[in-house]
Amino acid sequence: MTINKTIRTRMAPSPTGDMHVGSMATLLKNYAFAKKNNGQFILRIEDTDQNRLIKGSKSELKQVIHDYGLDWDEGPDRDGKYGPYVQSQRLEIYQKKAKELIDKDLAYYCFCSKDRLVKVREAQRAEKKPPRYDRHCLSLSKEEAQKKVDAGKKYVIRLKVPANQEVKFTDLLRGEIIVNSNEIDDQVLIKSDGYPTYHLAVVTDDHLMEISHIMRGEEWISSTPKRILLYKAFGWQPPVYIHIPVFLNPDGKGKMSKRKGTVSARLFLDQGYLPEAMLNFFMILGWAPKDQREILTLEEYIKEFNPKDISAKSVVFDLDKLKWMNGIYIRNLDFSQLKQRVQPFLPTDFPTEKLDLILPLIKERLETLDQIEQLTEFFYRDIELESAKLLKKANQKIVLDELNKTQSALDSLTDWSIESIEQVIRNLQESNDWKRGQYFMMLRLVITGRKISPPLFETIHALGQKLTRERLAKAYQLVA
RNA sequence: GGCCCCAUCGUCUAGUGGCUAGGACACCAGGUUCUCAUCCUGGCAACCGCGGUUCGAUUCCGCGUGGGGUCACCA
Repeated sequence: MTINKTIRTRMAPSPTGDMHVGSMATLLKNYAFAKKNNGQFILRIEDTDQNRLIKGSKSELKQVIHDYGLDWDEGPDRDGKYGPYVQSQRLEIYQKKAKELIDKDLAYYCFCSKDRLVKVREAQRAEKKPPRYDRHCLSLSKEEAQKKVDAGKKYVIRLKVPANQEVKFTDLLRGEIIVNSNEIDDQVLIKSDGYPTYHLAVVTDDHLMEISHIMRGEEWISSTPKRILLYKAFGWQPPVYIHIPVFLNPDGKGKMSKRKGTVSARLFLDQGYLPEAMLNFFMILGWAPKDQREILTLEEYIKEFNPKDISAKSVVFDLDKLKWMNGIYIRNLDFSQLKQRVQPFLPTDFPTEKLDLILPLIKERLETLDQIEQLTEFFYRDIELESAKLLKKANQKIVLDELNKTQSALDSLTDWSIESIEQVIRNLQESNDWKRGQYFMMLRLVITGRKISPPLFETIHALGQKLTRERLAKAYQLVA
């Protein structure tokens, strides 16, 4: 039996700050699965917590998804039949649904103050009992409760969780998960400000928007039984659940957290990671294609990805591997692409007219685009030299001779090409019988101020005749 | 702590009731080379433990251990 139900997946971020890389990775999976099945991927904004809203966060959320090269079929700016796609614009729906549950006696009004709830929980904790709502307001009769509501008393609506029942659901990666309803708190559905809580809003929207598969972080597993209870209360069919393992900190300890490094999807881009590399990295964390490839395009991924094959194990976010992968993507860019990508990372004093000369020299040395400044600054900023370093492998007389002869040879060069520069320097080295390692390294230090640099002749060429002359002269003075 | 989830090299993974347990990152060594990087060669390195089931378990089951998640009028 096959039911050809349309595959509809969704991502439902809340506009409370930067999008987490874990969310972006989850989004990718939802996106890919929908695309693979010619279904729809929906973006829904979950802005039900008015206290935590951050201004501008909603548009940034949309922007960062686009910056990663992804998109949605329905959602803000992409109208479908199921809108609106912003929860704050759907409040009446949730109100109505909550009311339905009250009428069916599956939910109840609660008038307890936050202070009281805190005290109850404290007492429970002191007794080493699990903290849970003590159902104080459940004892109110319907009439009493309604009277208070009519009198304008502040209230929340809570789900009446049945006692001692098995609540079951199936997770595609883990099989059946069973929790006793005694473990579940009488969940708040409508807050005292009239907004729904996450649980009510999500269940309602996922149902109304006909979401078929929910792929989301594993940290939600323990809240799924609450959802199942809600689905039951409404008489709705739950979707397929696929809980995706969380990312662990690079040190392997705990869920990836801000305290231990970058977690913002935006920040990784700002640090010079390419979105394609990020996506590719997300793909192979916890999943592998049938063959042994690790470099995959989005198209290939969409073709081959199957949620069933995701590993159920939490994975360490291995920055070393991400850097390696980013390096590959940078090296695979053609020159004009690289030139474009690198623009935002060029320091203000970078000589743009020399970009074509300099960029090829560092392309295969870049792991992240933001390294460009560090790798190129000697081309356009003054360098520090110490005579001791220049004299490390030869005495003063030899070094002065080397500097002197190199300077005049390069000065008289009319054809400033890599080939000519190489010829001049190699000739000098051979005819004077200088030690090649010493001579080249000394020149490298004089030209770049460091022991590590791109190839010498290309570097001299890119630096230009004038600056080369200045640096040689300066070194001569320093040593003399 | 209660509840839930997970377990192959340090990390990400492939894989099978019988294999020299494969690949990638990292690391180490060598080659190329004016240094570094790239590139090429090679090396180190794993089935968490104990019980079952079985002729045979890394693979199936149980227990233990370890790791992770979660316990709000936040999502």
